[in-house]
Amino acid sequence: MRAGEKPEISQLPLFREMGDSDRERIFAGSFLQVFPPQLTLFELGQHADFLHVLVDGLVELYASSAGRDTTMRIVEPVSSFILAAVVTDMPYLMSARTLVASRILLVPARLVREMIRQDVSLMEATMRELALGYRDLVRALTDMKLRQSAERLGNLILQQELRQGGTGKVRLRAEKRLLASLLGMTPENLSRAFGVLGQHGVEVDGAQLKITDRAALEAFARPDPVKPDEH
Amino acid sequence: MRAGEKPEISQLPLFREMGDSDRERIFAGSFLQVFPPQLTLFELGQHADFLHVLVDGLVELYASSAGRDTTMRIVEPVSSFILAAVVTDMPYLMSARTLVASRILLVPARLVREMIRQDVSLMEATMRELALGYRDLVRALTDMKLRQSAERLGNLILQQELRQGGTGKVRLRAEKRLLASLLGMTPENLSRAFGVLGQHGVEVDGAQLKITDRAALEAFARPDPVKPDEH
DNA sequence: AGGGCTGATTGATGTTTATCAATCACTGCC
DNA sequence: GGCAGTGATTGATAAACATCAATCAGCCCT
Repeated sequence: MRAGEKPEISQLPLFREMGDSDRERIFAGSFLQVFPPQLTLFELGQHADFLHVLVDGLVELYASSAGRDTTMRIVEPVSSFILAAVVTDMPYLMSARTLVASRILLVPARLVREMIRQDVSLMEATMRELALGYRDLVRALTDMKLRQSAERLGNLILQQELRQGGTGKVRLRAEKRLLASLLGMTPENLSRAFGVLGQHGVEVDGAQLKITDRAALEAFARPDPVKPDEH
Repeated sequence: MRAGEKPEISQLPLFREMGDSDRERIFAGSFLQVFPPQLTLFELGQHADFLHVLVDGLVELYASSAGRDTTMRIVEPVSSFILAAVVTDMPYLMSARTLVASRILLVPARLVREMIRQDVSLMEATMRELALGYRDLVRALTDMKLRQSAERLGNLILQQELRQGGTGKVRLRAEKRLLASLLGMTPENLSRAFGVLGQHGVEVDGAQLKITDRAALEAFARPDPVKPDEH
């Protein structure tokens, strides 16, 4: 592991509060691997052998069933993923692939479970991480059930704008086809949804968006009264 | 609290492994309340003051946004709900109402958090409960994103049949309008979905269903390769 | 037994979304 | 610069789903 990244991983909410020596044991038992773009890291149904921590790059979690597939989450560095499968020692419910070249810390699932039992702070952080993830999914599910596609896009834009500093400008990091899949629609419909939002306070120029009329956008997208949790 | 129900609550995965005296402290600080049917227990956006344990009756968790609303989960006894909001000390993301007269144990959220910090077994059980809940939601979200309505119904029938003993017969406990909302469709479309399944191995007689051709039903509904977790 | 309620079903129609096909815009490459 | 390749967009059509309206079946009344 390089000098620069250990502190960054150590600052993750998941590992931040635990004992230093326990954290060292986790690092010592893990592998930092480099993966090329478009590589499948694991597939749905496999047994969960590693907790993954994306150190650098970009990863897509997706699920497939009945031929179709859909992206469940876009993982940005630095963050861990598929904690729930590791904790429960059960098969993955999602597949993962790199979108770009990525460096990933692989922590053996057995080691994670062992250290959780040993270090209460780690257990508490795990519990909290799972609770926050649970709430994210509740939001995602209600979004999918209650809003139609252009409204979902509007809400995503509002959230991104907040996360990107509240300047009224939003830059889309992911390809639009990926964004479409995340929002549960086709790329064609995403295009049209952007068109719709053009009449509700959003200006689109490629991957660069501008909110020109927040009130109009909010009236259209009706964001949740409860704002997304801070992780 | 009556004599008969304490053991039942104590057998909940959440409380089963913890220390007896800690469990007693939780019970001592909680209230067992009786609620009439159709009563709203709490609403989305409120601060989470209590962990709820449904002892007897039936409760609906639902979310609403933009005028519309949708049921997120039907809670059957004996089980706890709304654990994630309690753990994170954040506002509810769902509302809850009784469907029938219900008895519910209300455990003050502060007390839950305090006892979690004190009793590692309780923390571990909480962690596990959240991880399993997380996985349930992943399944629900992929189901919603990847399958169309009749397929979702088919899968629900297959799951229910398993849970009800694998005899090929399924009895629907909830009203169909509620089932429709849980599946993210209108009651009208649920009716039509039953009609569709009639040609794929399902026989419908009111709330009593029979799977007459499991292979056909599975071919149509394409159940997940990973079976629902045991809780 | 008759009337009124509630939930389920059925049919007709409209909206939303997906699919199919074509074109456009951009990038990298030789 | 020209040209393939990829992703985004646009238009036409079809499928899935919602909505609206009407009817039906069961149930509780008194």
